[in-house]
Amino acid sequence: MPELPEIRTIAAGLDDALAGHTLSGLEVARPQCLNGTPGEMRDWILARRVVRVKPRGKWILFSLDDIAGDLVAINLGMGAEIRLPGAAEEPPDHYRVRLHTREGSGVFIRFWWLGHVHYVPGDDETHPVRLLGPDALDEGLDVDAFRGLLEGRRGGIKAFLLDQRRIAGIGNFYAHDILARAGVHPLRKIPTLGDDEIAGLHRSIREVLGESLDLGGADYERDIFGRPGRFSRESFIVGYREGTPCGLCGTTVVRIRTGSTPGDICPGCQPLPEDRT
Amino acid sequence: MPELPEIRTIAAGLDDALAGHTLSGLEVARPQCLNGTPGEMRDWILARRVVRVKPRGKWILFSLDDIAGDLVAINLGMGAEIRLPGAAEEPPDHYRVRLHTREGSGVFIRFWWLGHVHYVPGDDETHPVRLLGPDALDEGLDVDAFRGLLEGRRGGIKAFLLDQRRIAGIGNFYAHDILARAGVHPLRKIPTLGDDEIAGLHRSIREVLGESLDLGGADYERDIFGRPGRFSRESFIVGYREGTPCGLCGTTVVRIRTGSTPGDICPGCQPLPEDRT
DNA sequence: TAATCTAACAACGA
DNA sequence: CTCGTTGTTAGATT
Repeated sequence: MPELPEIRTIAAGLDDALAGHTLSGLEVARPQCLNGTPGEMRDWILARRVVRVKPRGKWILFSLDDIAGDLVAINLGMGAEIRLPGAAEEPPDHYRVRLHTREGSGVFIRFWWLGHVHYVPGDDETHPVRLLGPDALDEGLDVDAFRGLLEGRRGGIKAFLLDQRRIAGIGNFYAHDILARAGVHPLRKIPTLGDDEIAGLHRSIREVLGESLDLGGADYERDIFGRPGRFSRESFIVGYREGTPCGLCGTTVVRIRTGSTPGDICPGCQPLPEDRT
Repeated sequence: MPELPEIRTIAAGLDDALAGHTLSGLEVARPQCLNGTPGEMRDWILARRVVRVKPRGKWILFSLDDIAGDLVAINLGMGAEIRLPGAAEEPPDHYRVRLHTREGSGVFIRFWWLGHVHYVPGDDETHPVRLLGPDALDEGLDVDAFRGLLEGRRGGIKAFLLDQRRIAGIGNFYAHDILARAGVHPLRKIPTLGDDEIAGLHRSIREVLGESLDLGGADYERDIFGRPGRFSRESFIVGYREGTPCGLCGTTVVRIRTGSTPGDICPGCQPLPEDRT
């Protein structure tokens, strides 16, 4: 479940290693994760130079030369290993997709569950990566811009935060504490949020994701060299603490269902004026 | 609530009267029913020739010359008067939209509730009239084509029949008896329908709409000269007969809610194996 | 632990 | 009786 901090860490590593390289090989042990046949994929992307590798929400984007906007877009789904072994190192065993460059690098990807390697032509305006909202840590996303994103929305705040078309990069793992630090219940309807709560959410997003990013991402994920992140869920105040005291007020954390995802909340810090717990 | 039979009757009358005419005037007492300002509308459509007037589902389409696919699209919403008074006749009083032609004809439209007069450029691929399914009485819509439309659909059959993007021209008024004649409960899920039931629905659509069309449409609607149709709801076997015996089997007709629309059914003819009445 | 896309459906607005 | 948008849920994805 790599989210923005992990994706940024991985993409930065890939950019360091691959920017300027030319793709020379693609091997696929699981064709369903592509959006074309392996043969089509090779026609589309091989012999092309990787201009840059950049993170975008939960996606890793390789920009290709020759045609503006052409991308290789990687989504790690609900968890994946993505490795770039050093020259002296043994390549991993059970890859699902392997990408080689003429310069001798190899990217090995093993999806745990539901991941994709897509080719996105520059003129494809409908691919999910074209519909992403602003990155949750985008420099330009100040509190006013964030308030603007919420404008006119009527649904629950957690569904909004997880909707990649609204704001990109937040998944369930970090959502718990983003909401808890702001003292906002996940089921609060957006129009009921006060300016202070909106500012609190904006600050929480930057704090929670920023702290993890500074530590190289969550400790259950690894960078492209296999090194784990140093952000531990121990630092959460409610996330994955069901049945234990809230890190802020001591009230016992409870797990509720919010839409399709489970969510841990502190009933003390995150009251729901409207109705249920 | 004009549906396919009434729309075909009206469109045929307008085509007889206006095909070849050139639009010369547009007056609007209710600008909200346009998809542009009255001034824009005039720029778009005046001085242009009406090539043909054709029915399409519940829409009346004026094809304009000069640019292929350019249309004036009229939707009568939940009921409207649309009149083309004879030369000697007094024009109606309370129009909402009035359209004149250089040749001296005038079309007067009074929307009762939620109707539209839209300009649809030929390159607009997203306007509702571009997304319509095949006309319910389309010559080419044989039983195999109809079965093809149902393929892959999982929802209730009535929601399908009323969805203009699937099949165009059926509204709630005729839907009751289309379902009843085929002995199909409105909430039946499409994948549970047998081949015989699909064939029955196909036949019912043609019978019910065809009978009304042959009679000039429903008797509560009028043609462009103000003459009422001759199709009476008295001939329905279940539609608008709540509390009275089904015209086929004598079981008392009941009104149920099916999704967002009310629907009369015969519990005898239209059992629902799955669950509720 | 965790993601995204589609279809169907309800609620609301116009 | 209309049509459209939004939000919500359920199902599927290999």
